[in-house]
Amino acid sequence: MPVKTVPGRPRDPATERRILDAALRLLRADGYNRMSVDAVALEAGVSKPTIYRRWPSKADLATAAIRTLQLLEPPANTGSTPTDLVQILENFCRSLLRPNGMSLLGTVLAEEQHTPELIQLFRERIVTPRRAMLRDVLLRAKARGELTPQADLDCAVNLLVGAFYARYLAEAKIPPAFARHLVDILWRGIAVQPERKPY
Amino acid sequence: MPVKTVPGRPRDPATERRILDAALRLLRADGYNRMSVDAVALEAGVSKPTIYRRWPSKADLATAAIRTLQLLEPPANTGSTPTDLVQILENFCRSLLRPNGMSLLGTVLAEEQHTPELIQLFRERIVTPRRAMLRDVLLRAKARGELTPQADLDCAVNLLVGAFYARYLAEAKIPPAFARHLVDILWRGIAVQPERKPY
Amino acid sequence: MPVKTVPGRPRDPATERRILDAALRLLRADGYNRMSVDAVALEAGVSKPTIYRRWPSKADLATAAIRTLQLLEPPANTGSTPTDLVQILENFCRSLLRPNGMSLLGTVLAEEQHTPELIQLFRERIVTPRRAMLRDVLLRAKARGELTPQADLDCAVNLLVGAFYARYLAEAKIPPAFARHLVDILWRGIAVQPERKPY
Amino acid sequence: MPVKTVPGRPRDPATERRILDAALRLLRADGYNRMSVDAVALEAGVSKPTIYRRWPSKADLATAAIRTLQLLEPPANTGSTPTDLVQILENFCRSLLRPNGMSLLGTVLAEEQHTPELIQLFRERIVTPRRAMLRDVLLRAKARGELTPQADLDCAVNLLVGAFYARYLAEAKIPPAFARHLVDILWRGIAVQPERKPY
DNA sequence: CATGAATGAGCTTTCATTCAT
DNA sequence: AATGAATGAAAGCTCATTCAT
Repeated sequence: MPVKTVPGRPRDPATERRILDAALRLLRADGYNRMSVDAVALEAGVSKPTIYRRWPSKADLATAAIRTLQLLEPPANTGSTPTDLVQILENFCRSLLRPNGMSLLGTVLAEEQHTPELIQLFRERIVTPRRAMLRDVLLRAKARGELTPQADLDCAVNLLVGAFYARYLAEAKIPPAFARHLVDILWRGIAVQPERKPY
Repeated sequence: MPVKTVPGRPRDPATERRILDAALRLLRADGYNRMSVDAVALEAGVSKPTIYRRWPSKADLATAAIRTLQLLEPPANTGSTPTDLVQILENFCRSLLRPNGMSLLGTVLAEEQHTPELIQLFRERIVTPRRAMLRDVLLRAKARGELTPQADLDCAVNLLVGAFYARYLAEAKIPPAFARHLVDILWRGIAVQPERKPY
Repeated sequence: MPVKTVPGRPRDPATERRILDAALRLLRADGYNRMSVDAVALEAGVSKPTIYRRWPSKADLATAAIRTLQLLEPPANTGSTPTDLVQILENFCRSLLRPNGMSLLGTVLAEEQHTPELIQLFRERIVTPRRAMLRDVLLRAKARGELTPQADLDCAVNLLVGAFYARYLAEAKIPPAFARHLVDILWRGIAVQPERKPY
Repeated sequence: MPVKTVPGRPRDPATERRILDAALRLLRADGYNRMSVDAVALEAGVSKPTIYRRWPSKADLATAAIRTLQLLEPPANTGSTPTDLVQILENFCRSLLRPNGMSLLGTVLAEEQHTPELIQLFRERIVTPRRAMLRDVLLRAKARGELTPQADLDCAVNLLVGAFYARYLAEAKIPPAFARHLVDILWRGIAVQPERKPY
């Protein structure tokens, strides 16, 4: 009884990866609209039909490329809430300061009307996981009684993450201790105050 | 010939306005790349060379369109610092929630590599003025001794403004009392605390 | 090894039929150029190389599909020449008025320069047999002395068959008694006249 | 008061002609589907946008090309009905025997489902005018009392015109006296018979 | 033998820009 | 100054055909 194999020529497993990598790079470098399937094919070293066989349109290709994104950083857990927050935010900061760090975000926003799948996936793969990490840290803090009862965790997350966007938009560079300064202010705003304990 | 005049047919100043309005609208609706000079000409009711006579390229046209942007809201000054902040932020929020409110921001970010003038002008015309308004409120507060000495005003501005970006990215809608919640947290973080005075 | 067999897996004869049926349907529906081998493969439930293994090119596939065509109607023989003619022509008419009834004819004409095999086979399988049926009826009539000596049978066939093409081209619909009217006129033109016998 | 001129660069009037001529030639030579806008542009010596400025799609271009078709032959009127008919039919025959004489007809038939404008215009420009010429001759004959009362003129036209299609389909060549033979038969079929007068 | 994968060449259409009046 | 016409270069997508299993 021979081993059952799939019929037909098998796909080169590296091809898929190369196409998506190329698409993602060009998406970052050029934005969705400037990214051409031709350029992706050239950079991936395949022909265009090889791409269209896998994804039926350029939008699907871009979507698939964004779907491969994922946060790799493990959640921080040092015991100190502010330190955990700073650590997560500094990872975030590093990703923003990479070349084209903000351009993918720009593209998904700019294409929101024309290609809404992009921002949906960007949310799902990048935005939400990072927010969840921050939120988890804050939830642990709350469980330990470190936060004032009325502290709004979701607002806190928005303040922390958003400050980087705001700063980037204002200046395109971010000073080294930025994350720490943010957390300093925020922590005074949400933590139980009497024992204004330094961390 | 007493009066000095330029020879030839004079330019219609209303034309310029119409072109830039059309360009700005399309820039918001479609993004830089999808915006076509043809479409701008059509919407402005002029021909393409009329545009190219004024701005030598599509990038210059887009740049000029963004240059016309300006914040119209008068700075708040109610006497209460938190109230002033909330007022400015709610204006900001309204502009974000207009149709295509975020898409221009997305476009300038996405085009940062290819057309860096766009983000420069966007900063100059929109981002910086709004930050200045917030900063002024905080400076007044500081002068009145409301803030802790170590409060970093720039960080505070980033926290406030950025929170809206972060929230929009996460959900594309912003709850009504959002600005107030943000200011609540921030104010605890930067104001002199002993007399935790309600505002 | 007494029984002589071909080595290897034998071809499924039903496959051949399915491919040709699909090809013929698409040829009629879309014309030669719009018919894609992909679509044929899909509709036949086979892969493209399965097709290319049997016919070396798209032209050969189309040719083979047309080769399968054949007239199925039995020749008429009622004893009355005009009735026989009308019967054959009404069969013809029905085939023309089927969906895409004329499109295959159009395709073979349109492709005459590029793929001349098509029209050759169409002649051989469809045109000639039907003409032969009409011709046979007329030959029998001649043998019975019904026709004038100088009557040109080939011309008569052209007149009868062609009238349908002309009518279709002019209007795309054919009135019910059309065949009878044609035969009426023709019969007066070729039959021995003195005893203008009604049929 | 200066003479009012149209603004803008005027179109080269020869361009339109050249494009349509090229389109028509390629339509005949290759059929609608094989005809590429690229090839038309090349043959006409213009760029593709020059074509697309005038006709918004390939179908519109082909339609316009067919719309330029017209019968140039003046209607015959020799006094003898059969001679008039023969004359018109021999003109028709000449047009069929030109290179690609039948291919345009084939194309409009083949495209009937996908591009129905083509056959509509072909009818309007070519088919109908020729039929009208034949019909006029027969109407004059009827007015002179040459035809039997019950003669169906439309059927007669179909018989005459169609015979050429049928013949071409059967053999792709047409003998010299074909038209005369057809008229011979038809005339016996529709003319008043007693004085079987030779013409 | 039959399959799914791959390809080079082509398709229609659009765009930013320049020309000629 | 302003127009409509023209263009070279690309874009997204499809096709007939061949390859590798």
